[in-house]
Amino acid sequence: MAAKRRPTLADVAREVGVSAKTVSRVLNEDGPVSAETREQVLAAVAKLGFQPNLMARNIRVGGPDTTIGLVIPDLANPFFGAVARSIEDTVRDRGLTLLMGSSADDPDRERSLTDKFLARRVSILMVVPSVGADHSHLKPHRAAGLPVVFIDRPGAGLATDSVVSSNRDGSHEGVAHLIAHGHRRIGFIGDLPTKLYTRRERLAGYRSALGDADIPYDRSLVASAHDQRGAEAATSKLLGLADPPTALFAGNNIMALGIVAELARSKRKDVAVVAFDDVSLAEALEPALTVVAQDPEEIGRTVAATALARLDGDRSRARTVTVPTRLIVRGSGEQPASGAREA
Amino acid sequence: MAAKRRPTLADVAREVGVSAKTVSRVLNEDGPVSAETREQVLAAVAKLGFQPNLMARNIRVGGPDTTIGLVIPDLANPFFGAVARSIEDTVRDRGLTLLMGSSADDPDRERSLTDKFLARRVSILMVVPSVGADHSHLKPHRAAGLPVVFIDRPGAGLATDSVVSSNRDGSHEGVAHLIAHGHRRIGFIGDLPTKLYTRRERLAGYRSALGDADIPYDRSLVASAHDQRGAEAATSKLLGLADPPTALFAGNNIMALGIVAELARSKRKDVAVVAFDDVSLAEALEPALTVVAQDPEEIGRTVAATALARLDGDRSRARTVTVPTRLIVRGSGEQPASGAREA
DNA sequence: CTGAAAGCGCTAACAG
DNA sequence: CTGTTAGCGCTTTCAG
Repeated sequence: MAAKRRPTLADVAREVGVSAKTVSRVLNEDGPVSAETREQVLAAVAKLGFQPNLMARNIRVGGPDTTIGLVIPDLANPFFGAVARSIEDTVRDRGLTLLMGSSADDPDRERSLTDKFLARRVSILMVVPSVGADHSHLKPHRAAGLPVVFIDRPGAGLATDSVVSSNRDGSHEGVAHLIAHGHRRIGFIGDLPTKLYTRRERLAGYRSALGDADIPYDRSLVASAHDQRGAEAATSKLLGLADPPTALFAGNNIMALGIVAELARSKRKDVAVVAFDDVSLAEALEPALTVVAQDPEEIGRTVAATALARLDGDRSRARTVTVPTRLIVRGSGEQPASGAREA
Repeated sequence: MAAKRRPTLADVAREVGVSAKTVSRVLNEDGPVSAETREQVLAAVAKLGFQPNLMARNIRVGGPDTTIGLVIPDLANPFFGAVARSIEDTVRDRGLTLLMGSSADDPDRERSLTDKFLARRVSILMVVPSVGADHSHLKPHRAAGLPVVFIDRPGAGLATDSVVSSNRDGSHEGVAHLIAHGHRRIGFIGDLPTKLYTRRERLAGYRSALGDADIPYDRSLVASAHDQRGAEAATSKLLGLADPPTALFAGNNIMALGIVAELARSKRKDVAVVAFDDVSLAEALEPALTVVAQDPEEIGRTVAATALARLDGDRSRARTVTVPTRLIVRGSGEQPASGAREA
């Protein structure tokens, strides 16, 4: 019942009647060891169920640990889940392990996570930066060789690599699609806070598409929400306007869920919709949901590849990689622009 | 450009002109320290940007590390993402950090992950066990006090806590719902491998519901798939049968996506559907998707609470907690059971 | 091919 | 209130 001490190198050495260093040699395929000793050591390791203490090893070796610190806003958001999986797939064969945490887009939680990760001497730090977070405290670490990569948004106060989607162009393309189908009153529902990089970029794309078509920007057509419920309310609010939109553009996947759910609930098939970021079942909706698809797998791969290159000594200038989005036309952007038929 | 050595306790001590232990005392609020020394130390810490090396600390203190090892099949699966988030939310205030990895349901990858986690002396191990994985190697660790909790499925070769959904009852309820609406030929599309615990349990619930209604079990109505595409193919296969099903039961969220997508593609509104596990946009489909909803948040909370209780010394017998599912009727289970109208 | 000693960064256990 | 010594589990360094 008292927690038994886990066996150590010394225990194994004692068992075989050899020195700790010899055991270490066998385990790390370091210096030369006679075949016989080797077998005995391996047998003892198996018998005692010995597992080397990685932390002790790391302490002594001194280098960074074989872990990667990854901070994302929400482990349950499918977009970030897909990015995380892609990162893991890319770093797996390097033997790196993921230390993960969700920040809930709160700078304090983000900081607390990155501090913990740094205290564990992660070999790489990957962060989806929260609005309001300052990253200048990472400067010395970057300078000391720690690869830091920002995901989905650029970070503040630190010049380092980042990987983002083509938010502005993608959004522009999506809104232009609506315009091409005759819509002139197009609502935008974005997430919060409004200072969020992706929100701002996507709104900029929305505005530039309107501008290209000489459609005046109408602030009253822009709404915001924190979550799906909020997006539903925002949808309902926009459609209740005196001069309501005939089309809606969703600023991200969660906003898309809210818009689609609310339109379904109120049986409004006459409202065109385009969403930024793909969602599952988009093709099964009626009409099927047209989206500006992001490429989370490619984002994850790029993040991981960039970080690994840095780890391998790449000292080139910090760069921002933009991963292209792709308009997937499925029908929902082509609803008649004839306005609401009936409430 | 040469990676500067990170400052250590000794560096801080030297800077202030005090001993290492004193610095340690300040940082850990250990013994008493004069206010003055305290300020000086804190200043030096800030100046040097010192961050204590958690691994070194842990080595010395000897106890388990403040990390939790979590193995799930796929970081990108929303169900497991939700479970992971809930776990994290529950353990956060205990200062525990998540070490995560996806096994892809491969026993070897699972083993490699758990071995890594053990080598890092995680304080808790949480695993969604893969089919074919044996966990007897964890026995000594469990015996030595390491809490091990299986998630979503029981593990093999180790008596320990597990948290699962009420698969059999939930599935029974979902199928009974279809039967109540007149369906007698009900297809089952489950995931692979067929030996998967959740698959078996849900199939058992399906069979028992059929049995209760004196509907004979027809093997040809049971299909399997690995992923959404496969589920689409399986759907199409079942509907192409000479005597096709009038209703389909999805064995999990991914199968549900495939079934719904295929029915939408082939414009088959006459097929009733009930899915095990909720999916986003379920209520926006036409008809809205009736599901047997799991409760990933509650699963995560229970997993975390169980593990923490063990960590706090709970030595009671290993238990299996079943988290109830809930039938959410939205309409898709009530399609007319009049058979296929037309191919 | 193998071992002894020293030390990674930190804290426990005693001193003072 | 503070410092010293020892040692966590491992590897480096240097001798055998």
